Amino acid sequence: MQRVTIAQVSERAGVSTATVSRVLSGKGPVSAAVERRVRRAAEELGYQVNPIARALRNSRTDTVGMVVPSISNPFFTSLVESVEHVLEREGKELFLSDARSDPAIEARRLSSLAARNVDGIIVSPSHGTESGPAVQETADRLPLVQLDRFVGGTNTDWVGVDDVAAMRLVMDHLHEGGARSAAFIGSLMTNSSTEQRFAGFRRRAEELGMSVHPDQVFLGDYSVDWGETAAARLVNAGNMPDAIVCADDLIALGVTRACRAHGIAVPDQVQVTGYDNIEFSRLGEPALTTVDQPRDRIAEEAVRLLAAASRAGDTDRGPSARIALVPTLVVRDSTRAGAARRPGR
Amino acid sequence: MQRVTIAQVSERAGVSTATVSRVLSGKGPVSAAVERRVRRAAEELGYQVNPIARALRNSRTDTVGMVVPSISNPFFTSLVESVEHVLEREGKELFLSDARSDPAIEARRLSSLAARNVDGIIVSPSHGTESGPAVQETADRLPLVQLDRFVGGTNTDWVGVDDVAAMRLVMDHLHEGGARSAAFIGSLMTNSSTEQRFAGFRRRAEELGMSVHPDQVFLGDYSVDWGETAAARLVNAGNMPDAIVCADDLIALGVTRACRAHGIAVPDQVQVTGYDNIEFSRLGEPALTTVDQPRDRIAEEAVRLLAAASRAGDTDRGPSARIALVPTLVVRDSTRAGAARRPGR
DNA sequence: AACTTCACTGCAATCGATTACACGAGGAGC
DNA sequence: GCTCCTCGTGTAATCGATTGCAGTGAAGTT
Repeated sequence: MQRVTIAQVSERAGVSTATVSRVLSGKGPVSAAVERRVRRAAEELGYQVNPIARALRNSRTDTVGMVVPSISNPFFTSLVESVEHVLEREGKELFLSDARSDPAIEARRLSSLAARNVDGIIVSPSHGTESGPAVQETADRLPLVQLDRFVGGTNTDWVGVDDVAAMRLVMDHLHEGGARSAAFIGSLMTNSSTEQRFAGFRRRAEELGMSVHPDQVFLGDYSVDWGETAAARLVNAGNMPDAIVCADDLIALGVTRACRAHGIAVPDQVQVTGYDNIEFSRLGEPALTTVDQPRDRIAEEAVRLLAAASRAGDTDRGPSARIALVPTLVVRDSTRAGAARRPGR
Repeated sequence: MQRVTIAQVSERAGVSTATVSRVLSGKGPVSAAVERRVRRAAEELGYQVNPIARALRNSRTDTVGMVVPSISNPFFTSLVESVEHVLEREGKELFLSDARSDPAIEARRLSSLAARNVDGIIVSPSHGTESGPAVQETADRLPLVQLDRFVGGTNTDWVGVDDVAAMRLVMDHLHEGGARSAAFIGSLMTNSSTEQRFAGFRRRAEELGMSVHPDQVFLGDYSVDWGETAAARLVNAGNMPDAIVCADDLIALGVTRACRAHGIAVPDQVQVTGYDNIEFSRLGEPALTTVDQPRDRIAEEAVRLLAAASRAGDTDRGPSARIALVPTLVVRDSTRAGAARRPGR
């Protein structure tokens, strides 16, 4: 299949390629008669610009790259969806890469996206420190925004939620439900999400006078399996806290599952909370109380920042923006106040 | 940030750009001394080829496009993951698009990918008929493989599983567990998955002498909500079948959830089966008996077909390949034979 | 000594779109 | 009638890598 080039259109319309380009891009003065002829010819031939040739000439691709730690984590896929919707409105396309939670793969993805001349990159860094060099290096080359997670040692824009504030909501809610002691289950402290959430958890627990036993902080990874494992350990240790606070919904789903298996009633014997409000969080047994992140807003801000950075060019790398949006608490049945408030389901 | 071009490398090495290109691509004869100099220069400058310039010249991008109906459906995301892994081995990159189950969006995605000169496209069509024109048109332009689902009126390669055989496994298993009547919950008959699965269901039910009440076939969409809704209708109608066969796991999760809400015991009062073996299927209450699709194999075959089509070029569009892989039944606790076989979890 | 042959290497065209610059025609101003 | 704009259009350079063709010199042949 031979593609239609601008030269063929120009020939058919009896003008030069320059004129065709001017008509189609709307720049430059063109007489009405010629404009009509060109549009006609382009229409008839079914002409489509070749984005590759254009990109070579303009070094703009109308493409944004996105790198997430794991595409199988529903939170990230819904974030990707939100970003895609926003980009579509701008007429840009999304190049998605999965880093498989490995900073080395992540670095390769980033450099490959940069080489492909994407106009900007949105990345949720896999690792709290090791992702640093690659992210910074990429950010030096082109507009880059970090999403949700944040990696140390970098100086780029960031959009996410205020994890500490979120944890305050969670802890206040648990406290209100009668909890006076709590355990925390998160991932190893290799990313900002867990760090921030744990910090917020710890601080508010202290302020509320809730006890946190040092043995009841479990760090593994963001997965259902890890939630089950950690909860099982908690059960076997025999000293159940009043509440289990999880760093994400997958972990929380594992926890409630383990509780069910061990005959521990949620929320009567132990309250459980998640984080992210993924689709499946409401399907747990019981449905999870969790923290909702305003994903659409996050996506919107991220795209806005990218666009701003593109316009600014390399000239003024001002101080980077850090936008923390406000999360909300979604109360369901895995916490006591929730169960009391909404009897039934 | 100024990018390093082949001209800068050639200058530093004191040779022409042609020679640099030959060294770096490994084609053409080059003396050992020059080769060393060039490699050194490239190394020192941190040269990276510009994929865009290369693509313009070669019309190859080492990029594959993939279009799925919904990125939030875990089945498709894990399929995407599998495809990505396979492509990585080939040194190709994946361009992922979400069609949001809308043939119009899908058509735009396809044409945009084609315009971007991807080397091939893997698509799981959103709609059983309406996706046809766009898919066929794209397939006429470049190598294309349909995955999992198949759209009528097209003549392209396809890789998926034998849905009819899968349903035979499901029905035999249910029958063995004592089921003598069954309901079916799927999506509207707008894609091959549901069609094939329903056909297999119906045929085997007949062969086994299981009754299928016409009112107990529910078609909506692939979602948990629809599963809940349909199951609720079944309950309210008051005439519960021995088994509920679902066209995918999301629906089945909705069904088991509705059963729980209505106090109907699974599998004692009604057996339930899913399809796809998504991660969450084992987390249902009870864990779902489902059909596992060999995703890695599917991905592998798809990439292999694409590569073959690329090599063949436009010259010989032979008859298209249709590769149906063999699915397996994963027995868990939502069916009686399963519960009996594996007491406990 | 004259002629091939072959291994290297460079020149320049090419992919397709964009755009700075140049040019010609027509109109305004004096 | 002459200069000076302005408008509309074409010419050609450009983006960066690849590659067909041709040229050079050295080695091998007769």
